[in-house]
Amino acid sequence: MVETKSILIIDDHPLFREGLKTIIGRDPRFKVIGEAGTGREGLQMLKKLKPDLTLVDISLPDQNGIQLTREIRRLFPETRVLIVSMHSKIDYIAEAFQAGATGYVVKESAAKRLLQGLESVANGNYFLDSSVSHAVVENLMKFPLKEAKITDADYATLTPREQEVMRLLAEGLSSKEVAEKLFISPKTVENHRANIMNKLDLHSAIELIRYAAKLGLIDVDLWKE
Amino acid sequence: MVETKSILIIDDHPLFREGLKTIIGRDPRFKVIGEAGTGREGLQMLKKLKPDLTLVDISLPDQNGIQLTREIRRLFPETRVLIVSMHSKIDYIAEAFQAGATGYVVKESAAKRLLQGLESVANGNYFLDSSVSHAVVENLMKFPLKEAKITDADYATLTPREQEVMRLLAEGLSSKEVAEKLFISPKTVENHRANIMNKLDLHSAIELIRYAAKLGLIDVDLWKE
DNA sequence: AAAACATCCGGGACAAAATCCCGGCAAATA
DNA sequence: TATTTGCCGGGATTTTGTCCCGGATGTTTT
Repeated sequence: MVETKSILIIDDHPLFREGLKTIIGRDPRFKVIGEAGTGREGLQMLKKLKPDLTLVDISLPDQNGIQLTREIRRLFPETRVLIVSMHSKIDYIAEAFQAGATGYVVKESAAKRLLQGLESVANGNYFLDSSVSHAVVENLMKFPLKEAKITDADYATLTPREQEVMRLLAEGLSSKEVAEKLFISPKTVENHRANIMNKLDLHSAIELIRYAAKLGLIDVDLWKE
Repeated sequence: MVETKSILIIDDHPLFREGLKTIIGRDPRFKVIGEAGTGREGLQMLKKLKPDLTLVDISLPDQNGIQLTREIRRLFPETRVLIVSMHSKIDYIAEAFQAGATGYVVKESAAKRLLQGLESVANGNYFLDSSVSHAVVENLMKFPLKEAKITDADYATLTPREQEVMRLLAEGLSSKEVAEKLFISPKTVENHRANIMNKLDLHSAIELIRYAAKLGLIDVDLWKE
């Protein structure tokens, strides 16, 4: 039996909403019954419309899409959430699923992928856009929805502290800046960094950044904007 | 006399392109005759299609939308460019018009505004989305196309040699490696780098990389694979 | 309980590099 | 010819990174 699923769109870009509506409108299995430009507005419409699915943009003007997802799941557990995001950074993905999202689609994706996602989510399956890097997906699979740790074989040999330092270094902070942030001596940071680079067989600052980018530790796409 | 204007869309988000097509398709004055997901692809289609108008997303995977605009204006001066952007920061707007754009619309805008923009641009008028703040507009008027310069304008002040050095540095080469590659002393490279960072107002190695990434000088996407 | 281990912290000595300032040379320009 | 601009590189100083070391703490093993 085929039932058309009702959908609410929460995204602050009207032009983008239009695109989503058009694509979804072509598929008879789904029907957009409402749209909202802010989180607050979205919650109001959820209360009124009780859609089967909700499409949530991860970046909204009044609140974080992740936060909103959490709230939606709490207030309207019968509604499934599919996150639409600009980013494929592992943090976001992990957080999204932790917050209770059932699907995650990147905005760069094609229309077909969005519909696949909607279908999966409508059926209660988890969906993760295949355009996100393999490394990210593998990691998510290894630690399903719990601790979305990065699990590169070598990266795993880093101690928690080292991972923390590496994250900050990869963001572009200098040793001194990291030291100030963690309230430790620059010397200590430098030692951590030396250990990190030794364990991961890296030999320059930029290699470290590339490594972090590959793991999804940082989102280089943000640089381009 | 009413003539339908042909339009090419260059945006890397298929979902968003779909929205633009839908909205434009509703208006008989315009017709979308092609779409591209990257700058390079866009230029190829421009050559083939010779559209009256080109819609350019400011953030593209392979190069900066501003840069692309500049190129379009140079190669196809008869085509008018309307920038579509996520941002309403003054920097981008100023740059866009400097680069030769005839219009600037923010993605947050409604469909109606986009069509207004297209109409203005089609008639050769400049169009600036009224949703951008007054302060921004005022500033633009105060410093018309001069002091509001940023990225590319600054990059252009680099001498050929400096640009060459910058490219190599951005790829992650150390001063010494660059020196070996160019058969000059490491000292010279360091001096070049100092000049570069001074001219571009950069203060660390990673800022230089980010800058290069933004300009499309290097391709950070390669790191993710 | 004692020993072994891992983690985090940071110092000392040294090497590497960045930074600031300097001037020379060649080509283009006024 | 005189001036400017780009390119090159040295010298002195400061900053940063590298390598090796040991102490403090907490956990695991024996």
